[in-house]
Amino acid sequence: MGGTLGETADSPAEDAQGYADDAFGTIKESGMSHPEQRAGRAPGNLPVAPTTLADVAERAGVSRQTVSNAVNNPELLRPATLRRVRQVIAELGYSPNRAARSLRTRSSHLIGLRFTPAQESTANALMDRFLHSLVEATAERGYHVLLFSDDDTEPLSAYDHLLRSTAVDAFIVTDTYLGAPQAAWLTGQRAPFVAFGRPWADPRATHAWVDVDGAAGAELATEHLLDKGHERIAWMGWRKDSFIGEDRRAGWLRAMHARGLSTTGLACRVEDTISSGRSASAVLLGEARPTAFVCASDTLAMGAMHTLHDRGLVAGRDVAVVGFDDSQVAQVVPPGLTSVRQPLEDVAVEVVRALQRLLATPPVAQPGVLLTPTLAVRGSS
Amino acid sequence: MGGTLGETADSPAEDAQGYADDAFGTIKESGMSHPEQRAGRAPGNLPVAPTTLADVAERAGVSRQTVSNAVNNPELLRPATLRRVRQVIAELGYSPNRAARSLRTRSSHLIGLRFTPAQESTANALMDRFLHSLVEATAERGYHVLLFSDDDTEPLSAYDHLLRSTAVDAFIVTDTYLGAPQAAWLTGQRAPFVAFGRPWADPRATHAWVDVDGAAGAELATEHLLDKGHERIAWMGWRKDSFIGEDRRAGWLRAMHARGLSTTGLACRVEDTISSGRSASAVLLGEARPTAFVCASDTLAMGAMHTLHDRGLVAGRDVAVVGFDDSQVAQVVPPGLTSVRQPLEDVAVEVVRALQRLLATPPVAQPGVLLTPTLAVRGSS
DNA sequence: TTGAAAGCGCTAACAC
DNA sequence: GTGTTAGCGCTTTCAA
Repeated sequence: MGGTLGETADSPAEDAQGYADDAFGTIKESGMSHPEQRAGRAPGNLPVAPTTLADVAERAGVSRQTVSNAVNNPELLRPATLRRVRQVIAELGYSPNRAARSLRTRSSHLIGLRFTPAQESTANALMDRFLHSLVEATAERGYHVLLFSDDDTEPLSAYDHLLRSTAVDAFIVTDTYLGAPQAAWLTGQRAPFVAFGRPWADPRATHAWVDVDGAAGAELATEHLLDKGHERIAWMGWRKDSFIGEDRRAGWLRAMHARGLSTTGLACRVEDTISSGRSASAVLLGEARPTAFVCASDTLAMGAMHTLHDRGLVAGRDVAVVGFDDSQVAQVVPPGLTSVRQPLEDVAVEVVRALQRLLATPPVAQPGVLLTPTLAVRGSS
Repeated sequence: MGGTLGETADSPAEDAQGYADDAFGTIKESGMSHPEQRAGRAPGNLPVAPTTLADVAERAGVSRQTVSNAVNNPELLRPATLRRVRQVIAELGYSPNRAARSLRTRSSHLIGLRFTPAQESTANALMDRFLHSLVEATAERGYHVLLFSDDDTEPLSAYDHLLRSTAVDAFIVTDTYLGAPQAAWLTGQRAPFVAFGRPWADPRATHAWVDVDGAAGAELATEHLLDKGHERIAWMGWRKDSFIGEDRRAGWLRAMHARGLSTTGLACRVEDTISSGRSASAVLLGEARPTAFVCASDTLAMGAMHTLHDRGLVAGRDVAVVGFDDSQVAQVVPPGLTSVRQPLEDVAVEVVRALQRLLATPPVAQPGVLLTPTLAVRGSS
């Protein structure tokens, strides 16, 4: 903070006054009209009330309309006028009031995203990476991300409120697992949204979506191990009712069968927890004697790492392990966990692109987008 | 999605029409006034235009103001009227338009947070947990979290825009490291904000803040090891210019000195990366021969885990390791990394509480809040 | 090209 | 208690 704070610091009470209703009222009523003041500069050189369109118009000697046009339709202005107006906008630090603009245009430029935390004791932290990319991608188009959580028991009520109060222009939905009602409900409400995840349960769904090819990822992982000389490669996946899990599993199968290798007894389906992965890998190791594991998640892969640790085995040397999601855990655990990496940055970009098309007038119909993951190779293979 | 999607699904193009300007224009111009229609129900039973205050007023046979009061000052209404209005609000699914309300009240009920992603190849994912708690805590008070990132080169311009466009009521600042300009700048702008992190660099700063007592955390970790019988406990921390790092280090020193133990040669200060932690721990192990490590972060602790792995040593059995932050990595790495856990849920609650006081009229001055972390004990100690 | 008028949906202030 | 009036700051007609 370089010591500059002391000079301008005040009590918190005073800090906030500038934005309290009282302060605004006082300013308006005292009928100040001097440009320097009206532009929101108090004697102390601190902004008091944000600059408005009218301030800019007055100072530039044009009508409010012209200022609005300078911002939204600059091509309508004569170059000289545009330059002058822009000059004043810069001088005054004018930025259009979002509430007023939203009210008028019926568009908040806000995108709603239900934010659920990563499970504790799990290796999943996709959201973090995705969210950041999303924030960046939306910012480029002048949108912001609004986070919300479930209000209460009713899982859709938060969406409903946001929609009814026109707080957001659209949603991004990340729950596309079996039985998740969001996509269907939003479709029914005719609310614009883009899903991260295919509409597994209803192939007839026509909403916009972006997803990562899990089968291709697992195939990539399996081929990597095959190329390393492994033949007995086990699969640790999720329960059968998980579409995503079955999709990834199909990739493993495909790669194995392509080399004419048997997969009998080499697969298991368990819950996505460390302990499930730990016990399942122990069982597999005892029975099918695989030399490598491909897992549906880093969490399961870490379960396998636990088993190796228990037995004094070393990942990568004695048994190879490959995970899925390239979590931070995969990146920092010794000796490094090879893992399938989802291109979340690209997903975010595609999601925003889809959003853009959806919110265009008229909206543009669009197919789903399927992206291909990569493999981050580390010490465990 | 339970098969309900097909019945109501339409092309994306039509989905979004309901919220496009064109559609709205058409509706208004056709002068519909029948309550069922005006309330936003198209024949297909799908909302078309959100219900407004006027719709509710008309249907309830009261003035718009009365409806507004029913929502914001229910105690002003006669019970019978209130009941009737509320009934209609429920029937019509009315939710006040946020843009209109913001424009009028000069309050968006949005809290801005600059969202930076966790570093790759680092064990830090505090943000994820904190953010979720924050979303929940703000929701309880009717606020939402708006995420943004740096526009470009100028680190403050994003704050500036949001402020000038009155897009947010306040900010939450998480960068309080040495030289971070946010807090000082916001104070200068008289913008309401609460910091997660003490104003280390300027003790005279009077803004609201919430922080976790890092020294107490390190002390807790060190005492835990001392209780286990360790005496040669090494410290791996950050560079000296990190206030947070020095604070945590002080906790280690305090605990060691309290037992009359020497700390000479037992500490190092390095960058917060796996490889730094790895090499530093290797050096310490060779020279000072510690039996345990207390680290300023899980990242450094994982560096130590790498060193143990390299030497065929087992964490917890041969050498104890304790990290800081209780990241997912600490939770899933075998055999489990003991780590200091920050009470982020409580931090979020306190931050929102501070925000509330800040945005009250008049704002309430408040001191900083310092919370105490806990220790999550696992296999590594 | 620029300007004037209207109104988005809501709430503060004041009348009744 | 309830209704009336006005206006938050902006953009969208439409006229000049």
